[in-house]
Amino acid sequence: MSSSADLRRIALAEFSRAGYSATSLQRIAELAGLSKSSVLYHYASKEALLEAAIGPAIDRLEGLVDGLLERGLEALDRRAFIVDFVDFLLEHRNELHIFINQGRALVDVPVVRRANRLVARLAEFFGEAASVQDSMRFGMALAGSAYMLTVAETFDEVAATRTVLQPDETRDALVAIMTELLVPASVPR
Amino acid sequence: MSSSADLRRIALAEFSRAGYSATSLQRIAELAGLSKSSVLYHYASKEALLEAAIGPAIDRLEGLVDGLLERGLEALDRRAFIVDFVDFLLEHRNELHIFINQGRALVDVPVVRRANRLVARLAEFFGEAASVQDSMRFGMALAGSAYMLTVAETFDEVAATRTVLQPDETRDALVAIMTELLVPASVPR
DNA sequence: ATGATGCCTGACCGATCGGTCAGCCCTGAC
DNA sequence: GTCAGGGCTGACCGATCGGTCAGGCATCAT
Repeated sequence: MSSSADLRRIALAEFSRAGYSATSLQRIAELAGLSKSSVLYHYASKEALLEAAIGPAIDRLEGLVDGLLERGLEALDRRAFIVDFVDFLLEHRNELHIFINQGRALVDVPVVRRANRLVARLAEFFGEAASVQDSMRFGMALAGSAYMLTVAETFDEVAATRTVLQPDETRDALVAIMTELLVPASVPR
Repeated sequence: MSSSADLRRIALAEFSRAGYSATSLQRIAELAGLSKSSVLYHYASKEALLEAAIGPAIDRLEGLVDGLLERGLEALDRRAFIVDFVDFLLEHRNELHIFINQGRALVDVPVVRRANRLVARLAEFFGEAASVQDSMRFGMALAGSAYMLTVAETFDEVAATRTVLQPDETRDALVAIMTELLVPASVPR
């Protein structure tokens, strides 16, 4: 029941859903059942709250990228990587959506710049051996996942007849699609 | 040199890049070399400016969707559709990025609700004959394209060594990737 | 009892937000 | 000449923004 952790979770969800600049500290405070002053007691500024909300996920992504670049593209077991990567995306979908789709608006926030650079390094990594098309494949897989894992929640409200995706079903579908995008046809699936 | 059209173009670019709520009328006015009052002379409100900026693209998308649903999935020449669709995405990348990635934040704007419903109809259309996986394929193709066509501009600044994509190269790559995502393997490519 | 500390609050600040309004300037019709 | 209307403007409005500050209220060690 830590207020600090509550605020971090609430801010993460709201920054992802409504956007960073469209989310006021007042609103976060109301959702947490606190006053705006309390929010600023736990976090020195709105930007500090953003850093706390998405920082851990970006740290984890950084470790993942460093591991990849150390070992190189040839040594990569692409299918094993995709399973791990999809689990990362599922767990940090809100953070992903923030730095992917608000990345341009938040370039002056250090943690977002760091995230952008990581994505660029990943895209280069997947594209280095072949054409830029492979970089695009990775970018589309990443941004497509971010969209499906967050915006899609709203979809079921819009398209009310649609069956709600089960978590496992989402995971399996994501693994299958990303395999098509990132594993060359020459590698057996 | 219509001020009205200038404002529409500038607003479209800024709403896409920085986000709707992060873009002030004051900023749009400065970029257009006008006063804020002039912006509100041409468009009754900020929301009206958004409608004018993305409305035409959504009208065109609506026509495209209506045509698809009339003819049905069986009669669809998927490869021809993809080429047309990619050209639509290329031309309206900023509008796309707005209603795809700010769609949740702007649900109370009528034109955005309309766009969301169109996307949901398209996803259902592609998923009806098979599993929800095909809906996800379409959603990822759409959102992935929106990302690569807009955010990717910033990428070349981040990853300065990367070769800038040529327009034709972008188009060809997008067609190739979307074909992989949306054309079943049973159909010859 | 007293003081220190952690958590929280309302009052308040200057800046900026979207939007209103009265009026200026120019051009073209009469 | 004058009137109408389109394009544009600065002054101004209430509301909300992120952020500061002094202080209230528990809990706990001394």
